[in-house]
Amino acid sequence: MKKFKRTLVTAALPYANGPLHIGHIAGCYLPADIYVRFLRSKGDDVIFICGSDEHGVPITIRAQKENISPQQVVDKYHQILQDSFKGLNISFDIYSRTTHPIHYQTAQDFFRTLYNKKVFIEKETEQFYDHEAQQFLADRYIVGTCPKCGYDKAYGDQCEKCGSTLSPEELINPKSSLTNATPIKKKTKNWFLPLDKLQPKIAEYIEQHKHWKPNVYGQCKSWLESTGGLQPRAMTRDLNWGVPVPPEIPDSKGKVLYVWFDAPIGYISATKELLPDKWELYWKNEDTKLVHFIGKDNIVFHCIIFPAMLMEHGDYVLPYDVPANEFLNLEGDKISTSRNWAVWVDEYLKEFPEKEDVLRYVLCATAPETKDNDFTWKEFQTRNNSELADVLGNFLNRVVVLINKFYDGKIPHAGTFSKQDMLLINEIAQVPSKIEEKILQYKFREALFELMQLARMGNKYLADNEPWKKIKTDPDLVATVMNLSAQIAANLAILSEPFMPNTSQKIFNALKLPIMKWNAAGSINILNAGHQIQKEALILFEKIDDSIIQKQIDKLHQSKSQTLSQNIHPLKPEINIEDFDKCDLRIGKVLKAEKVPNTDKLLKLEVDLGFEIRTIVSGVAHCISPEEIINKQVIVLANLKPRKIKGIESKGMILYAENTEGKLIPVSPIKNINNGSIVK
RNA sequence: GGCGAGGUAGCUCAGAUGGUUAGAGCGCAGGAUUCAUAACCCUGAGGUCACGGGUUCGAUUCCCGUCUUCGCCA
Repeated sequence: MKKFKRTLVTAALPYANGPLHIGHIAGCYLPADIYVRFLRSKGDDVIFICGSDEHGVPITIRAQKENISPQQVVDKYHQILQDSFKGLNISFDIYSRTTHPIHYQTAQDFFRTLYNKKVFIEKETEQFYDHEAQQFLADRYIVGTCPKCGYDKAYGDQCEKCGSTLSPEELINPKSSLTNATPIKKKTKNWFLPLDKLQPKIAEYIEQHKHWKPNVYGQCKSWLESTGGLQPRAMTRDLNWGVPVPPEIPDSKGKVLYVWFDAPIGYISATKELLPDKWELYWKNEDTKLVHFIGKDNIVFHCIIFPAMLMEHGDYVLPYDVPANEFLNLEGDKISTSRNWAVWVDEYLKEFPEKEDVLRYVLCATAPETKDNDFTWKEFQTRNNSELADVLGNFLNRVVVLINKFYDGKIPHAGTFSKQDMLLINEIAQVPSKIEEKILQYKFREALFELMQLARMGNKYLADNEPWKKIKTDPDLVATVMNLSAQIAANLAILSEPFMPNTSQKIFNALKLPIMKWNAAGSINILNAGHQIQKEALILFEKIDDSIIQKQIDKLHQSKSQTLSQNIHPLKPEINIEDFDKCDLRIGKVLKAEKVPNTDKLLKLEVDLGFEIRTIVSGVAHCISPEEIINKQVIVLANLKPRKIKGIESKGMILYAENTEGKLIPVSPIKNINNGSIVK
């Protein structure tokens, strides 16, 4: 493996349109922080870079919704994000933001260089344009009816009801969400990164990094080998929020850099801001190990697009490692901002003061390192009570209390070591390198486990030697036992720092030791005989009561149901009976039902309307099985204009009621009635 | 539909370039103990390693297929 002289660690720039939740922390920021704290403790040359990602369409949409400017949106969330990181002791060397002037300049320079090197291809495409607002519309700004499930508030990129990925062209009756005008197509020029042409270079780069985690390497292969390979990707957008395309470039007016072009450059800008004179050493010198900590949703940008940008620029080192984590779920369900199904860091910090390390511990121990994982409040409680309090906290308290009881708080002299002592000493010596090895492999949960093993060792050592019994019969043995136990405590102070910095500090304080670095660990000569430690008992972790956990679980469910009730659809505008009369609703009986091959959601139904048998396609296969609907009477909108769906002509529409989770249930008459009966 | 990553004890996860009894923590049961935050320590029960085929003297580990969870792409 290559020897590096310095390490540049970045953590994904969080998007400044919402607060931080535990998934962000477990996936990215905590592992990065542990890694960096460890390297610092080792005395390595390392810097840790992060900042808010403040551009892109979702921020403009939030601004529009809240009727404030995009700048006000990002100012608000930048502050919340920064406070949350600080509260959890995530030790960035700098936490910057992409609206910083240095970033504008850096990102523009980067673009300029690629432009001058003729890396980009210019392409004219047709984009939707809102004439009233006089601006191009991002896909998100176009709202219409989903062609797959009929939901009338689907976005141009995605339908949030049925989850299908859409393009604006597919929407039925598309409208601009800015002015409600019908958007028209208009030609516009943008600059594309020709990933197709660069594919061989990128593939070669990926091949040199087979050491990446299986999920990361596999994901890259998935992109490279997907049908057609990599496609050119637009690096600019027609938008008024973002870093402007350098103005001297022809036709650049009204165009900004694509948010995923500018965001990773944010790592560079922030480094510049931190080290105006030295930043190039970290970014342009081959001896730098560049490590990006991210969540799995960002893999393609950090492993393919950003490296491609850096390669084409030519001056920069490429990412050496990209340890991406999977996703953290919460109480068995996906974390979701819109459904308010999350544990928010700012709220946690308020509700659990002084317990930053408990959250750090639990999130590290349950981090989704190899697959999606579940966070539950019950587990949070168990980890706190039976690991932190019972194993680690209890051991340290035993040591402090016993040394005070027997020796008035002064470390006793160690006598001759028994065979068992020698085994213990040997094990202590190995712990730092065990943890180190795991951290360097990004196996943080195993590293943390090794740390806890040391505390377990200490508890066992005390139980085996029973100093409270032998103090009267064998004081020499007890002196040795207590000396070694205290040395274990000192080791715990050093080795816990990357994971739980506050706890580490508290242990150092209790032992009245100055802060020590990693290389001092593994030794049994940290505390000298006669050294005075604190007199008071040491309670590092309080137990967390069932009622507190229950309160959190209740709060979670409550806020979810509140969010759901907020989502009650407002009534549509009033209509006349004549409007309703236009709809010809009939009773029909489902004779046949089968899934449409190669689709997830479509059911092909044959419905007897009394006067004829119709084929109707419904997007409900994810909600109801063919067996459940067959032989049931349903209500059919019989005079709807026929439409071809997946090549099948669908004549009419079956009525479904939708529950809060978006599940569709067919509406049925409460008594059997003749097929073809009119519903009015 | 294509591709990728998972599916191992009640729960959360390790692991095996194929080889005697598959591991840990938590939880559970029993025991011991009292220095300690009703904690610690010891012992134990619990697994057809998703399912079906194949290769092999031998597969949970390799190959093929199926089911299933998550993600990416179309």
